[in-house]
Amino acid sequence: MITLTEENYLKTILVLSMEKGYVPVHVLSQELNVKMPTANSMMKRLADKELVYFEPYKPIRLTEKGKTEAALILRRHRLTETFLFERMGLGWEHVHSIAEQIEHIQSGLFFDRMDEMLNFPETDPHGEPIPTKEGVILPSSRTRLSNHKEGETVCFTAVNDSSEEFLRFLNNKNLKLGTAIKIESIEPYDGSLTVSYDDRQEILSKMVADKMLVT
Amino acid sequence: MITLTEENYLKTILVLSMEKGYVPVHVLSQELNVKMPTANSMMKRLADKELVYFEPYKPIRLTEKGKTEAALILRRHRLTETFLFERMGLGWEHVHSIAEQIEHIQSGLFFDRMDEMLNFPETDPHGEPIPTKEGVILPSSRTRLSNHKEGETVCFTAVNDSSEEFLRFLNNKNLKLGTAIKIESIEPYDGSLTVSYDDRQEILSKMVADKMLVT
DNA sequence: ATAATAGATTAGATTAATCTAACAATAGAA
DNA sequence: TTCTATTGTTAGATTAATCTAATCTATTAT
Repeated sequence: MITLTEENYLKTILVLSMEKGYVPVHVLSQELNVKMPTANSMMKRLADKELVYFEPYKPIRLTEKGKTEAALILRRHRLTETFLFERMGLGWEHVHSIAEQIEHIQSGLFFDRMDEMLNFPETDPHGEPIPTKEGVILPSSRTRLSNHKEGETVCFTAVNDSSEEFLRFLNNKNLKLGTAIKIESIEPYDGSLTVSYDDRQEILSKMVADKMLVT
Repeated sequence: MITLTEENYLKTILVLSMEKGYVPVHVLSQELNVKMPTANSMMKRLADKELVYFEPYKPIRLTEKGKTEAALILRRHRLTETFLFERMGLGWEHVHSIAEQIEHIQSGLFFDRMDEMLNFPETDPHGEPIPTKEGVILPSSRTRLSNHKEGETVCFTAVNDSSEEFLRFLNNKNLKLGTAIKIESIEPYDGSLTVSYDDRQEILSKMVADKMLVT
């Protein structure tokens, strides 16, 4: 049996290790708002349960079993966020903290029904992939806008930052998911991009281009 | 701060004390599937927090504060049950255990939205009253069918037992909420009733008539 | 190369929620 | 009224999840 708290650790490790494949203890503890010894002793527990690999003074890695468990929690989280947003009309700014709680509900039926009502979505409204029922996270084949070259045309499909401010910024520029964006030029000094879309031209800072995911 | 477990105790005390106004420790512990000493020490905690009145060897009573808190938990429970049933199409047999978990979600917004989507219902689909946002339980003015006399005509508005078997039984007899029932006669020996409704006549045992609430 | 700093671990304490075993009180029956 | 069975309480232990204080390891800068 995995406790609610253990679930939170697993999900956080998964999200934090998406890039590098592992997480140092202090990063995990910071993210979860607990002190390092707390995270440390929890890692021993999760290692006993064969959910993580953990050796003294080395960073944390999920085992296959741990990865699957974590993906299923992430699935419930994103499914719930999508449901709260699309079927209950709650604002994005509220959706996350409620989903953090609902993701721990023990009921396959409940989440299956959500899935059904949402027509088995593959991504959440932010474009983040929803892991499958088997606990597999399909690679979203998305890259950062800032990773592309001059002359390329890409499709804006997701964001990296769900803060209200950022979403408002995108709204102001009329940058919607699905918009085709052409990179006209890149400023070598600060990495800012001149882009065109919908018959308009804008300059986006590197900070912004880092947060925009495209295909 | 009231913990999740404390919430479960409060809600259970409220439900169990609906009739008599108080609950003995052993009844509470049985209902919650914990041993008596566990319930006992929890009562000390709740008494410290001024949520219950509790003196050694005397039964438990809720304080006003405790009653309000408990009613708000019951509100969330019944609102959730109604939502799962009416808006998500889940069966009654599944709805209770999921609502037991969701009732503890910390988010006024979430429950307000449910309330709104359900058009501010006053009772759940079983006819049980949903306490108000202020934590007031409006008396439902319902009585047991078995408390009525020969010749009376009453409206069947709620049940006392949500078991699948009982609901199936009612279904078989075509006894739906809202049905007008006339009591033709009462058998003095075993208390069974001869009733008529929808142009048919049936005999209901006392056991059944105890579980049917009417106005 | 060594000292300073950042990061990780150990030891020991705390609180919530539970248990078992042993003891105490109350109420109903003889 | 006294005994016995039911109900309630105390004491002490356990597990999960957290903390602080002290210590250890590793990396980085001089």
